[in-house]
Amino acid sequence: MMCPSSKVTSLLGRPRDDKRDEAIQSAAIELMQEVGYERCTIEAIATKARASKATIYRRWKNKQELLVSAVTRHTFCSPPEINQGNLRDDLIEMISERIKNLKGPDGAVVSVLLTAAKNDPELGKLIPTSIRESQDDSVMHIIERGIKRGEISKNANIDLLLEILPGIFSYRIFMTHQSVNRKFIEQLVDGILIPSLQTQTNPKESK
Amino acid sequence: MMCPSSKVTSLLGRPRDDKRDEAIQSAAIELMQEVGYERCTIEAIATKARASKATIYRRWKNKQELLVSAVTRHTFCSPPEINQGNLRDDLIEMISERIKNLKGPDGAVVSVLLTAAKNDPELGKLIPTSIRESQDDSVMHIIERGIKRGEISKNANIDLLLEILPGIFSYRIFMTHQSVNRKFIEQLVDGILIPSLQTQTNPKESK
DNA sequence: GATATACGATACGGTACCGTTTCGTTTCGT
DNA sequence: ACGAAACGAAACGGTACCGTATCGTATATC
Repeated sequence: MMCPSSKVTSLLGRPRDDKRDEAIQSAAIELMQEVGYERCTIEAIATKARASKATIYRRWKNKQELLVSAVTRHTFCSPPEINQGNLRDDLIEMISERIKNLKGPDGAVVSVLLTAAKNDPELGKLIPTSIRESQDDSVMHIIERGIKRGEISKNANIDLLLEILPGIFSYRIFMTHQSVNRKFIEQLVDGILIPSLQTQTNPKESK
Repeated sequence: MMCPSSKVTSLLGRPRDDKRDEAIQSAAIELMQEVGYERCTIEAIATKARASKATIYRRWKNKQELLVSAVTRHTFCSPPEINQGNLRDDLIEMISERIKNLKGPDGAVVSVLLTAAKNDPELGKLIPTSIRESQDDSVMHIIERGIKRGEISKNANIDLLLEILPGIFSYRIFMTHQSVNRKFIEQLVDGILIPSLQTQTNPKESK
């Protein structure tokens, strides 16, 4: 249903070329990264993909559906298994992997799309929840192992940490355009994450 | 120079009405909040302000200059003095104040403008640095008092904390649209900020 | 080889917005 | 009262993009 070529194709005539789908979606992704959502127009996509607008509209209803399908297709990244044996290194590797995705061709467009959806409710409805949440599970595995090892305090507010992490990264990458390098990640883990996971003060009762 | 009415006005004829400036800028601000930067058009601003486009173009060169001037004008908020006597309450009040600004009519547009500047370099050049940085000083006062009271560890990475804070808030407000209420702020202060400010592990050396 | 459909190119009408200009009116200083 | 400039309203040409339609051509199946 999400695949544009899943059409009740007649057996007669020239069949659709699946490679056109790919070329068009790739062009769309690249354009979104280059110029953002608003300036990523159908006509520019067509030109970049060396495709006709007719070809595009034969496959997608409009710009929103094209862009959502393009992002969805390019976001099939199952997070790798992480287990370094201790909490700190697990956290650093997990964050490094996530940042790699966020800075790579895949992650940036997700952010662009979600930002655009802020001003386009109909676009927002099209974005599957799988894109919005994605890969919180891998973090939980790390946390669970940390708890077993006794590296994490029972008072730690893990949910809160999970909520604020994406904000820290996406703001730094997309708003201030500062680099999220190894040093920043280590400082974050050592200076913020570990202390808050090891806190002995019960957050809900602390005065 | 930033004030649109600072024109070498002839002494003859009907003088410009400064209240038009205000009405137009206010309409621009409201529109930016309602529909974002791209859809905040000159014509829509004119309609909302019950002004003629001629009046607008008599005062501003283009849309970018109008919106930057509007945001600049509406961002004269000197942060209040905060001193509750202890670090925790200082932090909570400081954050509450900042969120109030960010959620209020002033703060949101700053974010909208900075986001738009991402895809419009010429717009970016027009935005004064005063808007970008703004009010980091008030935080430093709180931190300094906390250090004097012994509430903050010498190992704490304060600069890092200052860097990530705006990301946490703006992401939550503008991307996920979750509420930043008292409970969230308290959890953040108790579960993240205080623990990381009190950490005894030297972040730079921790293994 | 006939046929049906996809393809790229391109033209089309429609809409939205830009920035300019014109118009008749209003409002001030002189 | 007069004149000059500002005002709102509205029309203008120009540009950009949308989504559709029409080409001639290419490429499958029958």
